[in-house]
Amino acid sequence: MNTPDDDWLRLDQQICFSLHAASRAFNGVYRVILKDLGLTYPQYLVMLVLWEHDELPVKKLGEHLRLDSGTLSPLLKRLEAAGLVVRERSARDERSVVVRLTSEGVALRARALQVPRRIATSTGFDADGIRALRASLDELTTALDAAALAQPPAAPPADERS
Amino acid sequence: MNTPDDDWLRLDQQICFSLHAASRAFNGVYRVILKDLGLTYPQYLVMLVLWEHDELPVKKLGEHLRLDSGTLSPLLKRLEAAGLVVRERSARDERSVVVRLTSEGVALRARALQVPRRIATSTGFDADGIRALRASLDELTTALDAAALAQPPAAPPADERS
DNA sequence: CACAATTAAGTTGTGTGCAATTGAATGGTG
DNA sequence: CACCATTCAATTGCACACAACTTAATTGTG
Repeated sequence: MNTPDDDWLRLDQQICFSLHAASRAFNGVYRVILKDLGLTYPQYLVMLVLWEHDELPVKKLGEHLRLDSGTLSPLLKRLEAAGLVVRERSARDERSVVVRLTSEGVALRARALQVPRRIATSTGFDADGIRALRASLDELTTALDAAALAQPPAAPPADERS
Repeated sequence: MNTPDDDWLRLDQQICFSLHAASRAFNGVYRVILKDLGLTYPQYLVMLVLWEHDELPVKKLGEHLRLDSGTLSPLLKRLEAAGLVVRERSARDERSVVVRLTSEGVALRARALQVPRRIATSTGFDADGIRALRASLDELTTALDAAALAQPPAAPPADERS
C-alpha cells in the first residue's frame, strides 16, 4: 500500500484536523466549566502553576507554560485587574517582574478543585486512557519541537563571515 | 490509590498542558513549513478542503472545519486578497456566499504536495502511530463535544412558560 | 399574500499566540 | 570604569477563535 502524494494530502488533512478539532473541543469544555470561576482556559493554566508555586517571575511562568511575554503580559494584567494576582518588579533584579497570588487568588483554588473531575468525566476516558493519550501527546510535542528547530531552511547557521 | 482533590489539580494540569502544548507545537511546525506557501495553518486547512471540493458555500466550509463565519469571513478575505479564492453570492440563495478556487489557488496545490510528508517526518511517528493518535483524538473530540452540549448548567431547558 | 421564525454572512469586541521591536537593567570584557 | 552583549518585560502588529449582535434573504404558517 504505497501512498502517492495525492493521497497524502487527504491523510494529512485527517491528522491536522483531528488535533485542531480536539484542541478546540477541549477548549470549549473548559470554557463552559471555567465560566463559573471567571477564568479563560489559558488563565486557568496560569493559575494552576501559581497554585503550585505561589509566586514566580514572568520568565519562569513562561517556561512552565511555553508562553512568552507577548502572551503573558496582557493575560497577567487581566488577572491582576480581576484581583487574583499582583505584579511587582523584583528588588534584586529590576528587569524581572514577580507574579504573586493575592488571598483572593489563593481562595479561588478551593472552587477550582471540582474542575478536573468534571473535565475528566467530559473526556469519557478513564485514568489509563488519559495517561496513554498524554504520553502520546508529550512524545509528539517533543518530536515536533525538535523538528521545528531543525526545519528552518531559511535560517542558515549565520556565521561564516559577516 | 484514591485521588484526593488536591492531587487532581496536578494530574489535570498534565493533561491540559499536554494537549495545549502539542497543539501549539504542531502549529509551530506548520508555520515554518507553510511559510514557503504564504499560508497560515488555518488557511492551509481551508485550502485542503477546497482542493477536494473546488467550490463551497461558506457554511459548508465551516461545517467541514468546525469554524463559524466570525472566523472564516476575515480569513477568506485574506485568501481572496492573496488571489487564491474568489467569493461571490450564490444566485439561487442570495444569503449564501460561494468560495471558489482561482487558477492560482488550484496551482498552489502542486506546491503543497510536499507538506504532508514533511509534517509526518516531523512528528517522528510512523503511519500506524499517527493513525492510533488520530483515533484517540477523534474519540476525545466526540466525547468532549457531547459533554459541552450536556454541561451548560446556566442554560436550562428554557421552555416551560415564557 | 403577510408576517414571524429561521438561516447565512458579516461585524464587533475580547482574549489568546507569536514574531519583531523597544526599553530598561544586568553582566561580562577590556 | 566604560562599553557591548545579553536578558527580561512590555508593546506592536497580525491572525485566529468565538460569543453576541446585525443585516439581508428565505421559509413556513395562517
